[in-house]
Amino acid sequence: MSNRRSNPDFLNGVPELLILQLLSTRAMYGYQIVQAIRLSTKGRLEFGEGCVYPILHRLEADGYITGQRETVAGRNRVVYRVTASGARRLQDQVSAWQMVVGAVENVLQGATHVEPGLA
Amino acid sequence: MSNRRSNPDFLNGVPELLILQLLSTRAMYGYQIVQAIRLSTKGRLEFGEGCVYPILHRLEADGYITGQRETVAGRNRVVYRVTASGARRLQDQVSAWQMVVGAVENVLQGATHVEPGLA
DNA sequence: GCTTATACCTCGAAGTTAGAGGCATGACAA
DNA sequence: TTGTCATGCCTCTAACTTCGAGGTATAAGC
Repeated sequence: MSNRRSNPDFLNGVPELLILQLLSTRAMYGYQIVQAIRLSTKGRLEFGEGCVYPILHRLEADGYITGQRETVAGRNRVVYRVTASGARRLQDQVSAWQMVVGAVENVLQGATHVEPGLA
Repeated sequence: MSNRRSNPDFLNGVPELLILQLLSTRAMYGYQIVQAIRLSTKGRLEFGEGCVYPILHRLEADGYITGQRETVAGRNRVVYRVTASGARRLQDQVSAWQMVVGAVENVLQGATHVEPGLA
């Protein structure tokens, strides 16, 4: 889990962020999350089941979400909800993400004004 | 190179983006890039040499940058410049990055208005 | 009976990243 | 002179994330 790096752990991890965010809005099950990400990003982002399910299992193992089996119309589902710990995790991930976005923006906007005193 | 995915290839790839961007501003050498990223992101992002050098080699192998050996004050350096192909690559990566940022923002701002018609 | 949509899952390949380490020079101090 | 620091290059490996392919099963519609 997580990383031992100094960097925000967020140069990947986007799927986890989106999943946590969606679940914080309302309880959802895996298959639904797959569709929701595609729809709510207007197809710009798409994570398959092979990506989403393992993340859900990891998040549950880490105590960030809890799963509850349901049967609706002959369909078995595992409905997930964020825990208190998961809500904190989401907050952390969101600020980490925004920090990365800000840092990248700095470089892209040529904030190279701060030049290293080399050469 | 690149990926065979449908997703923008950009949930990682931030180091490459920053390196290309910095090099498009002016010619730089590896060690300098390491410092420049740390400085221009105000220490928020930091990629070590073990990360930067392999990327430089890959970018050069792909024809996105060219390296030129120099010796300054007994120091050996390899100064890199972006090629025309590298400039296009940078443009692509920048728009991919902005697309991802936009998509994530959508989800974070609860643009879940577009709900999947499931359940 | 076939296909499609729903719904869960695992496996394995492929890719990125980062730390640890190695090499060599020049400068500066003890 | 001997150390240490900053410079400058490099590789290797471990760890991680992601994703396609594949497997199972039910219900609905043709």
